[in-house]
Amino acid sequence: MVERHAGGRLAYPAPAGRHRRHRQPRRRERPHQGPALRIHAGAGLNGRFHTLNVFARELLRWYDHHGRKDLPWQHPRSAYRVWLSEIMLQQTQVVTVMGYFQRFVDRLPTLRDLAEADEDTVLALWSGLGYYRRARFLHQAARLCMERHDGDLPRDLDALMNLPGIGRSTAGAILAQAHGLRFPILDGNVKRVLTRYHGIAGFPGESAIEKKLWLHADEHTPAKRTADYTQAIMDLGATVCVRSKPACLLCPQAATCVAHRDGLTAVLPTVKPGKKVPTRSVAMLLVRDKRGRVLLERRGPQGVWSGLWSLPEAVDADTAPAVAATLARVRQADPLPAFTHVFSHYKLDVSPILFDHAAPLAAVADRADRRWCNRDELASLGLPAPVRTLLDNLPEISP
DNA sequence: AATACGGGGGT
DNA sequence: ACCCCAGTATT
Repeated sequence: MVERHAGGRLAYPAPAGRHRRHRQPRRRERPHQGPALRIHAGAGLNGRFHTLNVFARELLRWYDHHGRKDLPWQHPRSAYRVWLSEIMLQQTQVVTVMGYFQRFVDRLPTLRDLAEADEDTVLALWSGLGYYRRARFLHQAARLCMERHDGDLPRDLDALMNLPGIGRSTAGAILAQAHGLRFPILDGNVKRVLTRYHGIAGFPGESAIEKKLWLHADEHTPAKRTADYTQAIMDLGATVCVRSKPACLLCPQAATCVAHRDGLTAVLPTVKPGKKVPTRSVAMLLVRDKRGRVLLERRGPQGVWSGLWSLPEAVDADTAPAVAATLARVRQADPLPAFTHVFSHYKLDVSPILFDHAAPLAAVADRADRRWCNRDELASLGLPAPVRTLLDNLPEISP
């Protein structure tokens, strides 16, 4: 069960690898982490004492056994290659990206090469990956780096985010993966891991929730091995903490995960709220005669339930008696329990009203789109499901 | 076939 | 805080 999109980063399981003996990705000299580290050190103990929080420690231990350390953009690792991979991975699975990535860097090995290439070349290299707008952003950003940053990607969060196609998460990934700087990321995988781990309900796309998640993401991000940690949490989300049926038995965080403890993995993260569908209301008229027959109307060719047999309607309960009076001689109006029917594009609040002991009007019954129906006849008619339910549950004729 | 969705940009 | 993008994976 592989996540879609970025979630599919780890499209296949980590190599079972005993003798894969990857050297730990040899990160280059960790750059001098002046300001960036200091800014973030306040969030936790990480910066100050060089200790790993429990979350990071367990995750890194897991990563050492199960994480991927041989992705093409990890060797050699450069800001340009990490950036390119992050952009490609935003929309495509790892397996697919690998081929494109290699072809891309073979043809355009440096940021300068990218900047100097024409757009057609870039798009040709991107061809097949989809989301071509991102290729254009990539290209534009490379040119901006030539202008603004001496031909390098900046090492500054804001400067990165000011480049097209780079948001906060991608900027964090670049700083963390390429430079080992302590910046958090928060992509779909990480959101899923953190909402479960902390038991955070609410749609993660909502700003208040997202804010919380960024705080957690930051608090877990260690100052040591930040690059590995970043890769690890994405891998965990992609291979273990997957959307449906997560492999909690294999999860290094299971012992402290709130969702696992409380059995909430199926409901976290909270699904995107359906866009608020408009609500309409209608009164449905159950006009019933002494013999228990109910007056039905065939609905018109337009709109919902077109062509089905249904009940006469009024805009609301107040106008229902007047409408009923045009259909039959009615004596009493008894409201029945209202209910809501949900369509794909709107909700319908239905107020059924029973007009018992109605006497048919000759002129009304005599039409092709109206008929008095007894119970047996209902079975053979096409009725909207809620209307059928309503008719099936009708009370007996009142005395 | 319909549906849901990431991460970013624009308003 | 809202929509839009333009693809893919899932149902």
